[in-house]
Amino acid sequence: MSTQDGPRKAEAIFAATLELLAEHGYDKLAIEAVAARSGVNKTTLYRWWPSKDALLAAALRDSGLLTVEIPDTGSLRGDLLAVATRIHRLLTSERTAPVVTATLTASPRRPELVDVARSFFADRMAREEPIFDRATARGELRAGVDPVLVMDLLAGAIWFRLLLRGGEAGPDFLEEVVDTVLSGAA
Amino acid sequence: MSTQDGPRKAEAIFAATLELLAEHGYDKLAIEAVAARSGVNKTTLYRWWPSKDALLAAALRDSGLLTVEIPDTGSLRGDLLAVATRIHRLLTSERTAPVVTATLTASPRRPELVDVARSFFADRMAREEPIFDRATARGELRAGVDPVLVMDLLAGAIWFRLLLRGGEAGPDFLEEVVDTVLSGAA
Amino acid sequence: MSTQDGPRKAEAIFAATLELLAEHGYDKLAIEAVAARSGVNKTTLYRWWPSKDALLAAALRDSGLLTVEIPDTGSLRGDLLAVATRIHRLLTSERTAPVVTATLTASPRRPELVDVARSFFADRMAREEPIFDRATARGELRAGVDPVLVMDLLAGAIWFRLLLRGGEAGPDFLEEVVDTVLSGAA
Amino acid sequence: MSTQDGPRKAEAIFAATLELLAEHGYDKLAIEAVAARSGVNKTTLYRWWPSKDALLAAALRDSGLLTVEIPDTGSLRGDLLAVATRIHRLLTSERTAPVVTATLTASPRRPELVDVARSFFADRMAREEPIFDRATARGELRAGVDPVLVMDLLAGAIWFRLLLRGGEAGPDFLEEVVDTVLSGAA
DNA sequence: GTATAATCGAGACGGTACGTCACGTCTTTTC
DNA sequence: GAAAAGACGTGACGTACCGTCTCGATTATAC
Repeated sequence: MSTQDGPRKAEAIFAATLELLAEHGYDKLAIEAVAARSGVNKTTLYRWWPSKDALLAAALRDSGLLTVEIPDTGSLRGDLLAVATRIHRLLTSERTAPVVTATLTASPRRPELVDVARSFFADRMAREEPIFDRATARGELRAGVDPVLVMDLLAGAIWFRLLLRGGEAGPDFLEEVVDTVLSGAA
Repeated sequence: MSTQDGPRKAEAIFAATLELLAEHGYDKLAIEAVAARSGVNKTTLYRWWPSKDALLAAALRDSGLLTVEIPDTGSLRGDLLAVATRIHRLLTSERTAPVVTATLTASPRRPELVDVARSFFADRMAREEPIFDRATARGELRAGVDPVLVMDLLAGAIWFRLLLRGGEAGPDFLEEVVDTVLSGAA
Repeated sequence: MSTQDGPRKAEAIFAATLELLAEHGYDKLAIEAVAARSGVNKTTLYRWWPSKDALLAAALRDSGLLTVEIPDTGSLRGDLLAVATRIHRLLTSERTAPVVTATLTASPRRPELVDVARSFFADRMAREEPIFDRATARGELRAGVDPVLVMDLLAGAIWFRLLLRGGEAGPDFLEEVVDTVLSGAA
Repeated sequence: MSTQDGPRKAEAIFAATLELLAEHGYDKLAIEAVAARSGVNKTTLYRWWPSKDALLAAALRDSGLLTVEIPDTGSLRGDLLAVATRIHRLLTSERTAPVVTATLTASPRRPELVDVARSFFADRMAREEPIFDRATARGELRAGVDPVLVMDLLAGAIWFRLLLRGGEAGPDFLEEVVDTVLSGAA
């Protein structure tokens, strides 16, 4: 093989990208700054990624920050509570929050980032299906309940509360959300 | 009174601001372009608003785009369905969607816009309370149900589905959401 | 009499003008700053003086900084030495140097200031004539010597040395200048 | 060699600079106008010169306008008369006057221009020394006469007469100056 | 081992928009 | 009804990044 699949210092570039994103936010994320911090020439960045968003998308995909772990606690309530907790952590932990909120809420004007978001949520959903399969097998879930709807309610409430309403989402809130969703779906 | 409460061409400025926002999106919204389109000098904008966000916030507050109408259909289900429909419209109508998504999803890095969002949602909530008061009076709502939680689930699911998951949210979806929330709360 | 010959706070304005000139130099002398410092509205300045230069000219004329004292020491050499010393002081003293160098070297592009300079030097010359009249009466001066030429040589050498060549002009230099001029003219 | 020693269109830039200086005078010399006229972007100018004065200094040094030719007529009087004439021409010719007066009389507040003036006059003086060496060899000059003093008197008188006093300096004046200086120095 | 591609670094550039300053004019209020 | 206050259009400032280009220099693979 002759052609690389990315620049030689890809790791340093991705690291610099995410650091700068976390430090200064999305729109102060400057390609020149990424180049400077990662010790790479600006030209190199443009050679490999056509835009800031494409670079950011690559950095995110590479980072594993968006990796989802799916719980298996033995009950639907336990699983959903665990999922809710992880969503909450994703949105509040110092490590992930800046990156996640900066990129996933990027409006439909940024095709590359929208792709990242779409595939992130699609991937999540695919991995969350087993939770509902197991719950159905256990008889914890009414037939005909749409798992996607359940996740929309669950995740939506947490995102909404935290990012739009600007409120808190303590353990009590998470439990209430799960229980309300469950009693509507079980 | 000696001092004005805004520039003389405030209306033209606000209009230009929202137009350009809708046309090019948040980060291509250039103050120079607003000035040019509204027939005002750039310095005048800076005299009155310290930043792009402050200008945008003022334009939004002035526009009435974020005004909320609260339904009173006679039943909780009818009211919630109407609310859900209006949220959906806010997020998809050609007139409001660009503005709303561009500003309300602005990350926590933009204090002025966050303020707009906060007060928008707080105001909404205050106006939505009567829906729940009436429902309680009618016996349609279990005692102890938190209206805010209900709205988080309802609105969150729609936002999540439309903006993050990038999916559709047809009438069926809205009905399902309302019914699931209701059967969990009533 | 109803019409004033200047604004009520003329003194404060002139003072502010000269202070700012001395502090920041000619081209950072801002009318807005003069207005601010003298507690007067910018409009008032424009009402009375059409330009920065006109204001400055008025301030200078009012200040007395350009007043010339003519010595009478009893000998031509003594008088010229005294004149030379005063020119030197005018160009170097902390009080006068900034103002004088800033305004009198203003190039021909500034009509108002050129007027100030012209009348300053014309006035000087008129007052210096008696030195030469007395010298002629004392027989210290050859007939036919042009006093203006003598002053051009004397003053020119000092200006040139100090401002253009950027050199020093100590007492020895002044004496040498006077003596050379004298031996050429006496 | 990899690094350039100036922008690619340096010549056009210098030309535009001096033209605009001559047309509008020092303080209306705008960097944006230089950029526009020379077909270069504003940022390029700022990349190479930190200030208007630095640019102007470079343009002047490059122009050769300040080049001094030293005469050798065979007599001190002839040489000095030639020098005087050239100084006069420098200060009055349509080509050089605007540039020279605008820059060389720039007050001590402009370090970059002061440097130009200093080195211009220092260079002149170095080249004028031979005039006096030859005169001494010919016995036309008293021993111990300081050539710098002579030049201060000569040049000073002309500058003073023309720029400060705002007068004329015809051939007669130049002759008188030279003769007075000479009879004081020879 | 060395040719020969791919990759990179360095430097310069035109360009857009920024946020600021001071100008000089004009309108509006106030005394 | 004159003077002050305030808002404004205008031009230029100096800066930050953008995205592009041209060259040499450096690495690697592949012969």
